[in-house]
This record gives sequence, C-alpha cells and structure tokens, in this order.
Amino acid sequence: MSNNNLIKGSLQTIILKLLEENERMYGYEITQKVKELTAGEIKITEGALYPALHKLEAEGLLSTEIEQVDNRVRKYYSLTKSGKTETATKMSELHAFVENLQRILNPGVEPKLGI
Amino acid sequence: MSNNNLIKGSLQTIILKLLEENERMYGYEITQKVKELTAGEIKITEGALYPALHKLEAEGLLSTEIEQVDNRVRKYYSLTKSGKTETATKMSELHAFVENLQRILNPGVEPKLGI
DNA sequence: AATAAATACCCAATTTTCTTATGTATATAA
DNA sequence: TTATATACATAAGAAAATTGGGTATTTATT
Repeated sequence: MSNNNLIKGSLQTIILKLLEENERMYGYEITQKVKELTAGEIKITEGALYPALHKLEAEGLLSTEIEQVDNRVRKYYSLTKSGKTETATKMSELHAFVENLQRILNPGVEPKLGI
Repeated sequence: MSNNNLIKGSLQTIILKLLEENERMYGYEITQKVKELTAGEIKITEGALYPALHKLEAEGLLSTEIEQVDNRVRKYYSLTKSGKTETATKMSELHAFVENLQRILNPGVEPKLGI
C-alpha cells in the first residue's frame, strides 16, 4: 500500500548512488536501506526495483553475483566501471535539476544545497 | 533535440506554484517563465505542458479565460479554490520528497533547504 | 519580398517508469 | 500454525513524459 509518487526517474540514481557507497548490495537490502534512511517515508516497491536493476545490468552499469545464504538465494549487484562513470553523471544531473527546481519554486532564494 | 530529463512528476507542481505567484498565466508564458528562471536549463515541452494543463483543469484545479491578443488566441489559466489547496499539498509533498532524496544521496548531511 | 523565428494553441503515437497484483520459496516470530 | 520477514521474479495497466506532427499570426532577418 501507498504512496510515494513524485519524480519518476530518480530510482536509477538512487540505486547507483547506494552501490557507490556500499560496494555491493542485493535488492531487498536496497529497499530496506532506503526505508531506513527516509524513516519509512520512501518505500521502493519490488515491482519498480527489480525491473530497474535488470535494466541497469542489461545496460552494463551493474554486474551480479549470486550467493546462497541460509538456503535462500541472494543476488548481489555491484557497479561496473561504466556504472561508476554513469553514477557521477546522473548525480550531477540530479543536482542540477534540484537546483533548478528550487529556482522555480523558491523565487528569490538562491539554492545552496546539497545533493 | 535535448535533453532536460528528470522532471517527471514535478510538472504539475511547477504549474500550480507559478500560478500561485502570478494570478493568471497562459501556456506559452509558463514555458518562457521556466526557461527564464532556470537560465534555459529546463525547457517545458508543449507536448507535456498542454495535456498537463488540460488535466488540471479537468480536475477542477484550474479555471480558464480565453482572450484575443493581436488576432491570436490566448488561454489564461488561474487557480481555483481547490487548486490553491492542492498547490499547498503538492508543494509540501515535493518538499518532503526532496529532503528524503537528500537523505539518501547525501549521507551524513542533514537537509536544511529550501523548496 | 521572401523566409525564418517567435508567439500561441493543439493532438496522437510511442516510450519510460511506476503501481498493483500476483507467484514462488524459506526462515522466524507470535 | 499462522503471520511476518526475507528474497527473488513477472505481467497488466496507468501515468507522465518524448517525439513528431499540425494550424495560424506576428515580427525579425536576409
């Protein structure tokens, strides 16, 4: 249930950035990390996450290794070389976008954040 | 040509907020205002703008008045009462979303902007 | 005078990205 | 024993863009 629409297109950047910080993560771990960092306010749904991971892998930005943990399969994702490059690109695009958003929505305030 | 991806979902909020500040605006004026505020970095395409305006009008958030200026038609949009309410709602949702995005992408930095 | 660019509206086909709803399976907590 | 948590996945549909048209007037450029 619910509910966190807004700014479609940021999921890829979120995945890439988390992998930049964590070396390797598996899908479920990513959902939990996002939930934790946002105090439960953003919940990445599996229906969005897994297709996004598969797409990033197909584009050569992520590589995978499957591991068995307690009889359960885990699929770990890591950034490839081009994945690292693309992370930097997407982060700076998102940064620029958020600044522009502030210029539009916060007239008269010069943005000086963040991201 | 080009290139300003990463807006999806924020266009409605942008329209509403600009109308909150300007009392009434017409479509083309909105595209120019956004271009001006972002130094040309964000260009609202007409294919995105007009359907969005029509949808907001159909939802009762905007009202229109058509005027003739130099043999050309202009369609002015204004916020309705419920449009004003919805503007506040969408702004606070976007604010929350951007803060959460910063928590995810800027680990260790407490967000304190803006928007 | 002719042409391009700016102003001003619109729509339709397609694509991207997400939601919603499933499905499978094991481990742990109530 | 039943629900919740862990862990993967897919498919149908909706939402919101992009792309590529179309119409028409006014102003600037060549």
